[in-house]
Amino acid sequence: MTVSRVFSANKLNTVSEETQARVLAASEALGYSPNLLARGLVQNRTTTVGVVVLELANPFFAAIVSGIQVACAKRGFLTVVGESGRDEFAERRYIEQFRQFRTAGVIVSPVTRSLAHLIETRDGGTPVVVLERRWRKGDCVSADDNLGGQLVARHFLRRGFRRVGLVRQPDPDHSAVRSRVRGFRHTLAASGVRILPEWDLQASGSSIEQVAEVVDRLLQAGGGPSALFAVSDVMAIGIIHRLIERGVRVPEDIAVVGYDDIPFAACAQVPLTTVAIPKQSLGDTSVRLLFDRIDKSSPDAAQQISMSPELIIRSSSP
Amino acid sequence: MTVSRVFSANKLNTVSEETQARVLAASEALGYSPNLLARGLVQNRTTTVGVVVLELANPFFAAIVSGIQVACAKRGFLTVVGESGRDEFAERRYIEQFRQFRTAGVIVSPVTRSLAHLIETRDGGTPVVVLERRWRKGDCVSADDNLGGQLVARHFLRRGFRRVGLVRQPDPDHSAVRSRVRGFRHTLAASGVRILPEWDLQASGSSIEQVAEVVDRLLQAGGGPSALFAVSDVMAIGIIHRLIERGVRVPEDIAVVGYDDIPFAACAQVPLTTVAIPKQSLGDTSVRLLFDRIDKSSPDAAQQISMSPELIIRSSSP
DNA sequence: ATGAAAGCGCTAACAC
DNA sequence: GTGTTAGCGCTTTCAT
Repeated sequence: MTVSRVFSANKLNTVSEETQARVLAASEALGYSPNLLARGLVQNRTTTVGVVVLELANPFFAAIVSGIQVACAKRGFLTVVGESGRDEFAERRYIEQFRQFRTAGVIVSPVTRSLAHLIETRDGGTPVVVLERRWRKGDCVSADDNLGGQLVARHFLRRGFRRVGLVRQPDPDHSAVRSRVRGFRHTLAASGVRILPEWDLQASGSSIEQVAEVVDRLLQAGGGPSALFAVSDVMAIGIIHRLIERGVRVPEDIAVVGYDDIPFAACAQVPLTTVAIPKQSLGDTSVRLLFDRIDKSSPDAAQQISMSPELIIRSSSP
Repeated sequence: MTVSRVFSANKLNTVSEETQARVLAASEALGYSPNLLARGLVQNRTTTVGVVVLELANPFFAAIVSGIQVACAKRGFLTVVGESGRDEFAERRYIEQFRQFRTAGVIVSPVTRSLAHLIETRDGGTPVVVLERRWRKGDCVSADDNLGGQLVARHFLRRGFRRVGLVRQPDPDHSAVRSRVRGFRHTLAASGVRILPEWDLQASGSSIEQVAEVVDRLLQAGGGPSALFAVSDVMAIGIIHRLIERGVRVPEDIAVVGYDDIPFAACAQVPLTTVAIPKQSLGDTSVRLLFDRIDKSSPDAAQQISMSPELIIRSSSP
């Protein structure tokens, strides 16, 4: 019992200096350290946080997960990760498995529009923070994607581009992207610029090949737009690559703007104009919100945190 | 007890079809699922794997971690991650914390040359696989970095470059990089090409700014080399970026070769010649080795797996 | 300031 | 094929 008190260094733990020293000495000598599973079993909670993102290898999420991991480590918590690959059942499976391990909380960048399963999780007693999406019914941290889309649109308008195209991912339910597109489209429309249906392009994914296919489609249709907004840097970089391969000059023939400001945006074939979002802060802040719940179990009002994006102008759309 | 048998679906678990169905129905109705902490406590092992890498946000490690995570998920295991940030004490801390949680095994890309602490871990009963490093005394998975360095050197020689420079990271103990450099240097030397000390450059890190500083140093010294080998793509891409900013043409004035073949290498400002290493396979294979240990506790001989790198020639050094 | 008793939810080992 | 017993290592509660 005394040993337990020494190792759970919290609040009213009355152990004399001397015994404490003796316990620590003995632990050192014996190589003892507390069994966190046993502790977790009795407290019905572990010092771990579960994280589910769409793709771990995506530099955007990699940066966020890194931020989360570091913030958790600072509080002595371990980080368990799962990559949903945009499969909602995979996402559910990870969350369920986290619960079976009694992670203290869960941070999720959700696949589906509906967040009903997260409400269940939270009502089941596991704090939940949603990443990169607004969530009226709970804590969430996201960049203001609507504003981000607007920034791009205003940039195009300022430069006089009126023949504008859009390249999206196949995420009908990824509302972050929806917001970007909405802000973009709306601001253009307010100035009388409409995106022609044949310039409203949908890639089957964000890989170099999948994006190349979209570019080919556009060029075969005779090209047309003078400016292109790709909803992520990963796509924009692939697009520029293919355009140049096909002899189209960027930005002289077509300007391209991306989104995210991943580390390589500045070093792309043509340095990429993009919307920067504070990835590290997204990670940090999501952890902060989560621990607000974990530490005090008081049911405060849900916090919706929205971070400001920033347009970074580089050569791809000067 | 019967419930336990149903949920631990292994080997000789004799439960009649009918009871099994009844148990599952009841569990469904009650929302029951086994408490993995309790199971872990009694078995003294959980269905989790711990991973420590140098940097999570680095695309090279992001790809590997993604591979590991997917391979673990396939076997129903969760993945716990830690980012050491090249701090050996951080690495040790994560490994110790993993042990306290009884992860079934550990995959580490180690910071230090000495792997003594990993031997301790393994002798303490936790299987260990070392990533991106050879480890005579245990299981390891790495690319053949010496060969990779040779490939670059041979490429330079074939192209007639004899004024050759090298840009390294500040990893005195990162033996993967050491092997690359050794293979590179040795092959050049065999053809009478020596790297001048003033062209043997050391960046203080691999960020864009840190690499830019090295390029500036080189140019202020009057430039010189006709070809540059950077020990990672991340650095090579930053180097090319700065060279172009400074009005130096790549590859006309200086050819640049990187290492890793990260996804953006092909889309760099000048598409990057590099050495591809099979990142996904590194992740997969490390998990396979780990489970070889986890599944059969038979103390087989250690496996040293070395994967072949491949030179990918793009425009930066045609 | 320290200790004793009980129990967290599970599985190993052994009945039946 | 199913049930019983014991115990994994810790914390909670209550006693001293």
